[in-house]
Amino acid sequence: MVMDFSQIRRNEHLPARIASQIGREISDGRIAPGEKLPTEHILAKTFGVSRSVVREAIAQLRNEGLVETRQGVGAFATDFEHRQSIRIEQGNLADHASFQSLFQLRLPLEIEAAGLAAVNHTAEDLVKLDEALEQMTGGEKWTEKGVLADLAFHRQIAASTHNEYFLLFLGFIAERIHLAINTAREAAVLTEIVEVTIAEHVAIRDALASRDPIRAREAMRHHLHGAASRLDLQLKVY
Amino acid sequence: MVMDFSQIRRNEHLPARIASQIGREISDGRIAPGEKLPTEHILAKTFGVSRSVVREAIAQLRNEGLVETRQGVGAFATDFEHRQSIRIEQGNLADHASFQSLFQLRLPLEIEAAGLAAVNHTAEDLVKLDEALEQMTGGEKWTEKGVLADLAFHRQIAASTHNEYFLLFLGFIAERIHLAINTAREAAVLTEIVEVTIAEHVAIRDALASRDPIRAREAMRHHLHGAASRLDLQLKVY
DNA sequence: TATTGTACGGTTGTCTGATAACCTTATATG
DNA sequence: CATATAAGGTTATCAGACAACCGTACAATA
Repeated sequence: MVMDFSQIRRNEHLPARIASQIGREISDGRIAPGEKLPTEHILAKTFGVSRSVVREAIAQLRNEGLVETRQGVGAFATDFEHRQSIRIEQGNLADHASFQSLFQLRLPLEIEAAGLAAVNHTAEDLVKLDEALEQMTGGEKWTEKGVLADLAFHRQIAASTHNEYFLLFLGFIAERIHLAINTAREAAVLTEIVEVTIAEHVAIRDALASRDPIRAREAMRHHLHGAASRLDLQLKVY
Repeated sequence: MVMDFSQIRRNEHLPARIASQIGREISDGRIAPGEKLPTEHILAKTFGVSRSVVREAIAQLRNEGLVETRQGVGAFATDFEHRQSIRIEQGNLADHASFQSLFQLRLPLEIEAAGLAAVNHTAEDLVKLDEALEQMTGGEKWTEKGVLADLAFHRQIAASTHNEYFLLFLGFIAERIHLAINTAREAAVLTEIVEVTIAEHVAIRDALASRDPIRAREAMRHHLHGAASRLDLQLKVY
């Protein structure tokens, strides 16, 4: 029996495919920055799709900051310096060096966040922090739920800074890191040293509660360096 | 004659506005994660625009990872675990508090970057750094070109860490900040104290060149706090 | 009863064609 | 020469249609 997979594989979002194709033209420099793209009509003809699809593709590129469109003029390739959003492909973090780099970035942010949270947190913040801590210490020690509680703990610290951007960036970064860890199945390693981890979290919490930014920063630094060494990361430090 | 302002005002880029409006519904939790959005037809009716515009808006949200669409079923708000990107609406930074928050976030990143750059930079990095510095000190002191050189200087420091994420995040943040400053026309204030700023930059450069991370961090911290006070920001510090 | 097949309504995906808004360029006009 | 106007091209938006696909309800079958 012969199956025709080329027919079945026809799917996977037409505009996205065309967008990445045009995007590659730009990234590879075949369309120089500032240069005008072909008109929508021409692109539609070239790819053999309708103008709607081309428009959606271009809209996506514009959203990523790769092109700018001017009504009545055309679409132009921009250079990649001013894009409107940050994006991390999950695949990138499979690489150990890349993962380590992201962790290195997280370090100063978490430390600073701990310091700010120590100063800015409210009573409600502390309650939520304790709830997350509760879930970590509770019965089933390091299940999926425990990992989520760990995430929630750090997220709550970011929220306790009352700085929207710390929450936005740290939430994003921590999420990527935890996801990368999970897919790498390194969580197994963590099971054994869970007591240590919890103790470090408690130390952070206590420093926060006593509104001591210096101690909070130090506790967070200690925790992250511990976590890093457990993950076999070699972070620069001085 | 009655005008319906609840409908979208249509002076510029309709889909982007609708996207951010729907996006806010999701971010603020009025549409719960996993919940289904109204159909495109209904959304089109609600906003008083055509389905094409709604589709482009949803495409944008999907690109940002806030919604997922399934053909024949509908569009769903994703739980923010798989949000693939960070985005900052430029309008948000018009608010002084928000601008200050972003600057506060930038602080620890720049400082850490300075420390890492002091350790990791290569000879070429230093050359590029000096080129940026050259453009700042050159003839026309604080024109648009000078501002760009300032940006390039900080960008080069981020690059000198040889950590892709520092470059990605700091480049992004610094860009937003400089844009916000420019649109607020606060650049005029900077004109007078340009000598101070340049001196601070030189101090950073020298610390970097001598591969002294502690001094580099301190120089960067001093510079940013100086810049902050010039911008009338009140940053938390301890 | 339990499983499978099928028809149906609803939703997103794509196509087509038209009109509006806008920009650039060329031409006419004084 | 400078300015106004017309023309043509391009993107933005609109409207309506059909295709592809999904979930469900219900009938058919074993």
